Amino acid sequence: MAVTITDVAKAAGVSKATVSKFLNGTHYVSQETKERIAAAVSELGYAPNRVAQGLSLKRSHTIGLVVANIGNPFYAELIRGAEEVAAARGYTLLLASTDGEPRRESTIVNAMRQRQVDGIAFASVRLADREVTALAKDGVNVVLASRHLPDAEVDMVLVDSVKGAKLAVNHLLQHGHRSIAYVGGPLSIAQFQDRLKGWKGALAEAGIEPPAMHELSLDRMDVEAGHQAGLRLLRLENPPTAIFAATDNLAFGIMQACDEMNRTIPGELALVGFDAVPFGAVSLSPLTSVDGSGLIMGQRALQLLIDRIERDQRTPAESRQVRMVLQPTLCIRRSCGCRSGTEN
Amino acid sequence: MAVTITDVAKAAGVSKATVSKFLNGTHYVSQETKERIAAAVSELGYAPNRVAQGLSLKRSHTIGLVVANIGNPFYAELIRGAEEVAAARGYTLLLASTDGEPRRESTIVNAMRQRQVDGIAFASVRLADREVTALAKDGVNVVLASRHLPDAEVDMVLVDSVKGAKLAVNHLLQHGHRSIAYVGGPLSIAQFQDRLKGWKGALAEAGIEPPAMHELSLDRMDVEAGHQAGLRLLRLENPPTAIFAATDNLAFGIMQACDEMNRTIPGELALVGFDAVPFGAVSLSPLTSVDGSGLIMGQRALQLLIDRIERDQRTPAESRQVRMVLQPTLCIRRSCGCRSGTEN
DNA sequence: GTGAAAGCGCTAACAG
DNA sequence: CTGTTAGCGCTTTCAC
Repeated sequence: MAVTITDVAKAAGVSKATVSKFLNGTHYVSQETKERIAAAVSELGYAPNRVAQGLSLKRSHTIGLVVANIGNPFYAELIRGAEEVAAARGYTLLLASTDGEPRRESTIVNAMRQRQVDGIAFASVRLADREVTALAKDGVNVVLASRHLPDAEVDMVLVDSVKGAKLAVNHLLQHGHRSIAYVGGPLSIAQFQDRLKGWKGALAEAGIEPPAMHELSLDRMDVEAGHQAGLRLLRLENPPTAIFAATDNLAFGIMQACDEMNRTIPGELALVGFDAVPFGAVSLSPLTSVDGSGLIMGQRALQLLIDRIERDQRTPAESRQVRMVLQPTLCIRRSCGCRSGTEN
Repeated sequence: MAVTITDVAKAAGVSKATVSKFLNGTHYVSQETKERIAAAVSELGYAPNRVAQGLSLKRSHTIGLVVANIGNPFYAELIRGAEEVAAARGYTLLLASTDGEPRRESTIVNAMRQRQVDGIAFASVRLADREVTALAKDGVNVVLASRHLPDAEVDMVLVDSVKGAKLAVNHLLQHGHRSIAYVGGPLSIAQFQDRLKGWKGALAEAGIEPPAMHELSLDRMDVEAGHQAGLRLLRLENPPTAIFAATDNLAFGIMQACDEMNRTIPGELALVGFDAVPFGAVSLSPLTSVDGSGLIMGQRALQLLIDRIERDQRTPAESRQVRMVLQPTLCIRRSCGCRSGTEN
């Protein structure tokens, strides 16, 4: 079939070992044989079989990336960032999506381990902190991207959710709103606890105590969930004048609800999201959003992971895990009530 | 490290060969040893090393998926569909994006072949028909998803672009528009040739000959490209009253342009896209679009590919390539001028 | 029915 | 500097 190292060795009149040494620059090889091998390689169009290499090296140059749902633009951005640095550093991505199901998650992890990935980046984890820690202790290089597992002893890169939420709510406060609702995802996810906390905190600082009906923690985070939540809120006797959505996807659903009920944004309802996915710029009402920079998280996460992988190659030392937290910024468009709508 | 087949063999007091036979059901094994092995397996938590397996079987249970840009929601949908069936059938996806650069594309193909993928699904090809055919002849299982290479001898699944474009334009015609512009991607991509042809054809059938300035084939297909094209069209002395965008992403850019120039959609400009990405439902003006069903293409493409992979296992016969073409439908929302805006 | 041995393609000591 | 040998974990003849 494909040309193997043996073919090259034969063609160059040397042993496989020498070819390998030359290819990997792991030992000195005489100038002359170097040339002969190089010639043979290009003549035959040889490319090493990564699988065989992996078997012997226990290194696959492959990284597993697990996300909740590829259809969510936030994850799309994150994947984009991850793919970018993976490619740049010679790795390729094994992609899998969990649809938020914990069960699929462990299946995926197993599949990936069987394939000897060099590491796994989780952009979605429902696993418990301890399970993730166990994975790491078991020799799997792990990084968490945009998921906060407070007690997991692994690298993670995340955005300061509390601060981000406050940014959003304070902005709304400045617009004069006093009745600001919260719509977020499952509280089992630390991110959402934080965003909820940020919302509550900012309101408290303004001396506002929101009614219970204005706090919605949904168990899904897709557009439809946001849609339903929006309807619910708008149909309240005293509907909020503004909403902070803990996720752009949720915000899009809320827009849909407004549209359906003929409420204008930001006129009759101001809205701020979280994530600043590119699409927000062309959404029903250009969405003001906390920039959670999925792209950057994807990039950073993979850098961290690859660094760790390659470091471990040299010294299998237990290095301290790093926790990188990005500072959120507000990406102001129109849904909050700001005039300009400066794009992006 | 991890537990290997040798460990299991030892624990069960049999040889590796027997364990393998049992695991793969490839030979009869006595009931008794079966049980002993099964016990050992679950006791030790053994899972076969796919890499080793791959080396010996020349089968990786991995499929390469190459897309142009993960950020484009159309590809996101396609990936989603692909991932779904891959997972269901026990394969995992190696994802790579080309950013539309032909060079990256061959790099990627090489990387994937080195990793012994069982097949490659292209959702983006800039490779020439003959190169793709060569790949296939060289033993790589290939499928084209949503990309039409008329002369490539490989499986492909695509949507009827000519018909889709006509659907769009005819709808606009029915709304009374006579001045309908076209905005599409590079003509080097067969899809766009077809969509252009459909546009022209539908107009011709209505006895309309569009001015040259109303036909724009851009060399990129991102939102920004659409934005620029939109501005150009709107600033014309005699701007069109409607636009058919060959891609939703382009349509979103056009919306942005309208927004900027204070033109209402569909009031002052009607718009129909192509792809019907989910996001269109919550875009600036809910987008009427030809349903190109990226999700389904992703699914079908992977089914085709996996079928071929598994068929080839049995009979390495040269089976005829299949060309699956999906029928487009019109997903009517509001940007075309229809009242209702029936969602989805 | 079960095991011994060879091989998939590559790397890694260890000798020369 | 280069070749020999063994081995990564699994499958697969081919005997027993």
